[in-house]
Amino acid sequence: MKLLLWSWNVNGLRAALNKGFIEIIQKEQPDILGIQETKLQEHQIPEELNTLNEYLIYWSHSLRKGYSGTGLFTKLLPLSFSTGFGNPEFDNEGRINIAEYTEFIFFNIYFPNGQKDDERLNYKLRFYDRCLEVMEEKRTSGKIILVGGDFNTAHHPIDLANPKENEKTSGFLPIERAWLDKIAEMGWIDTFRYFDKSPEQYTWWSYRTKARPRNVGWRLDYFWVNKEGIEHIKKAGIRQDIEGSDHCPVFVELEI
DNA sequence: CGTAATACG
Repeated sequence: MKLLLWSWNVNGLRAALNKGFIEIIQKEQPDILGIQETKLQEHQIPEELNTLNEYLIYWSHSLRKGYSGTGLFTKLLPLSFSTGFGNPEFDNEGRINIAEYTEFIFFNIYFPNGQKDDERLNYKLRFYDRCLEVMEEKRTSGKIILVGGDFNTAHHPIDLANPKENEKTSGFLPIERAWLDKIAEMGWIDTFRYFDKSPEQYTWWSYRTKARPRNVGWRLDYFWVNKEGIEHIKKAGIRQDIEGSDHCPVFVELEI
């Protein structure tokens, strides 16, 4: 069975719905879709989503209004669904969906942005470390572990348009990049780079500078998989043709 | 500049 998994930071689901979200999902038909930055509270879940009646939908909302939030749309019934790492400080911002299936476990994560101040950068780094612990715990199950989402860090100079200028910007700091180095060393694989070594493959473009038409972007959105699972990944890619957010969707095809 | 509520990305 071949499954199509998507990750997409929608930058406000209600805004994305006004930009064709439903039509895109109906056309592309991912089997499992993780979204980030829903910016919803429980009572704000849009009714139009009922038209996507082939999906079960799970949510994790932030305690803070209009902020963060993640959602999982799935055609397959998961064995379990969780919204946290087991730590209130990481679980209260609606950043975590973990869905376990028979053959694999899917993490849909909206990693923190570290640009506001040092406290948030520190939070991002601690969130990274705790996430890796949970990834490694789940790895002991022997299942394929897929970690998708907005990681908020470009790994290598090839992963952003202006690496030199951004060496001191959160999102491309050495200490943030070092965590991606670490997971790679521990046997986790960036599925997109595994298949595609080409430059200019970005997933986010700033609205402020109208960066997208000029492709001045960053690759912040990923699917990582444990090396034991890579043989099941038949394809990985980026859908730069799809609009509706300042991020574009990324995907993998999983054969199980 | 954009989203959703006055801050954050």
